[in-house]
Amino acid sequence: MPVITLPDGAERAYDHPVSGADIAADISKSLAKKAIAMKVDGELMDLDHVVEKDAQVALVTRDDEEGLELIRHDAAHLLAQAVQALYPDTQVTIGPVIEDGFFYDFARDEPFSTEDFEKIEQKMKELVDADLPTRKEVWPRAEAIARFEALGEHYKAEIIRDLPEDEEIKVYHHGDWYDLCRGPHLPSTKHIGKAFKLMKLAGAYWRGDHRNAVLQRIYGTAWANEKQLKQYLHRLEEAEKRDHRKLGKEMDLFHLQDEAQGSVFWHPNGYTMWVELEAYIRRRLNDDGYVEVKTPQLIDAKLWEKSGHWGKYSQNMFVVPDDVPDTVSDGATFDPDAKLMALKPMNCPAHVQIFNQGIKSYRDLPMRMAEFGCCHRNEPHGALHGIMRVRQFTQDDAHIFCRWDQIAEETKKFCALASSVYEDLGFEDVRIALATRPEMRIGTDEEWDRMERVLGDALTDAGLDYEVLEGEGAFYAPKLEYHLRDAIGRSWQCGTLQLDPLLPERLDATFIDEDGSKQRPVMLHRAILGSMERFIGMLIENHAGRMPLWLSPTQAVVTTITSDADAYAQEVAEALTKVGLRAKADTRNEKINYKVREHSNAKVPAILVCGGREAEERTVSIRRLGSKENRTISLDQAIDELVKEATPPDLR
RNA sequence: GCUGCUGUAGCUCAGAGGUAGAGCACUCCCUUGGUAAGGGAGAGGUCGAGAGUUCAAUUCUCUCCAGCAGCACCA
Repeated sequence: MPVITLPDGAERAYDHPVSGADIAADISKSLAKKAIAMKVDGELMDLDHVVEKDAQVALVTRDDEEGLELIRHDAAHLLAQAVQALYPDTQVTIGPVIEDGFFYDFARDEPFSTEDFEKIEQKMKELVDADLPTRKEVWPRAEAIARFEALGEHYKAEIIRDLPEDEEIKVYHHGDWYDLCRGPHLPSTKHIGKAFKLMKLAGAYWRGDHRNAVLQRIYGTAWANEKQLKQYLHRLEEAEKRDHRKLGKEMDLFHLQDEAQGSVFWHPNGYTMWVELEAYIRRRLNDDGYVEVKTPQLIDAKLWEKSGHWGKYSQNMFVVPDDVPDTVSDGATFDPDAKLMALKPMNCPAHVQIFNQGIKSYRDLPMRMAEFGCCHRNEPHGALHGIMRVRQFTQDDAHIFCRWDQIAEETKKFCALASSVYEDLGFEDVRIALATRPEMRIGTDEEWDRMERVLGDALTDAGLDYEVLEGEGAFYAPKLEYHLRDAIGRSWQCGTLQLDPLLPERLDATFIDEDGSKQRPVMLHRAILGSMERFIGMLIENHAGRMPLWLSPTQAVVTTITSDADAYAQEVAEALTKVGLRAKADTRNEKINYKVREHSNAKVPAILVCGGREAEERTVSIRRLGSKENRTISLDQAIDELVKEATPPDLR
């Protein structure tokens, strides 16, 4: 005889087993209508699940966060059902809930087209209107496999075969159609509602493995109501407006072209941002005890062989024969025996070379060696993305050579610096991950325990939350990853800290310890911005192009109302330039409206308008980007204000 | 690299089997206007590259290249 405890603490005793629907009906009519599932002792269940023992029960409605997930999950099933109704030759596979929606992967010989979406959505809506009830069955394993195989659903059969032996094989029926699923599901298709939309079509490998068949993935979004759906679509539109590729063009920051695919042409505006950012991070590194170096771009393949990169990554390196090519014919031919050089894909082996010059003492450690290192990696073509993922990039790279007992301290120091930099640069949504031992690895479990613990503890000591990415570490050591989000919600790795005992070993780095013995240092590979290119992309998107004054390519434009004030405007612009501000005078024969609009669109943070009055009084009318107001203040005051704001955050 | 889509003026895009159009930007002229587009004129394109079908291709077909979305990859 179950006693049901509700979330508010109220208890209801029943003299018979009760379903969620019964409990809801018991509480109120409206709840009976709204409830779509329930939680029993914290576990999500179908609403018709029967509770036989005492339990904590919470009813889930479509307005709950969990309710929304269930809607999306059901929408995925609905999509599969609609697709199979329209295209019977299609096999279903998996269809999980993802952020803001869901997808479903289908196997079908003929490709889908986004033009099919309308038809599929129509069918989905018909199925919602049909209000097909949900019914769960548990099938014996062998029977389930046989039945799905008989239907030609080989992927489903494979999924069942791979389920753990003790797992119940649950099959959910929505009317005549059914699908293997762990559930729970809404009571009927009506509850899904119609606030969904199919979004995009893409190929995806079965089980995420590129050696497997490519399935056709349909992405959709689903919400509790139309209003939420509209808001979401609007959010996407807004996000598009802050896309760094679009803003890069509009603000004349950089461009990309076919002849240098994956490498950035930085225009004066964009490079100004680069220079400011680089200067900033250089100061931060200096203050934290780093020394800066510069190492070669082209390095003999022999060194890459020694470091181990050649064996693992030569496919992704740009290799150049050290030979004068024969260009008599159209192409260029090289001596097949020519020595091979490679454009460096990373800086670490070169840094070890510097470390290895002379004899190092324990007194030299920790040695923090930084380089704005320009690296080349031959990335897969499909991976390239604006300036976020490129083939030539510059890292704010550094390697810390230290003793094992210094790792914790150095990691803590790094975490503090990274947090401070992200804060200075205006990033709030920073996720930290600890990537732990992968399946293929070297070293003993004890060593991995120790390394993972050192990094985890350093984060905890620094008061930082982090998630664990199981098995995502490098094959020789775990690493920390700092992920920032772009405008469309995509996550990019920027900062990283990686423990590396292997490379010093391979390249024979040593130091003389206190007791006079020769020891191996350990290396910490670390970056905060990651790649300058990617980070500037993130900055652009994070600020929607409205950069803080210190990073703005043009900080102020001085513009005139009539040509009478031209001379004064020139004088103002010169005064601003003289104190180090990036200012321009705009004395074109255009109306003030036109000029204000143009400079606002170009995202110039400050427009200083000068007319006859200002010239006479030696004032400026200052208008800040994003504000419709303007203030008339003295030139001195304006300069003062702008200079203060243009000071980089670390120098304030 | 894989799947699907796209490629027309500097930018955003329209168009059609008979060798191209708009708006903005650009150049020149008029306009001296107080805070988000004043008016007029002009210039600008081998329609991504190559091959094929056709009397005729930028339009149809194929191959390649690049971009976009996702997947895989990311030392």
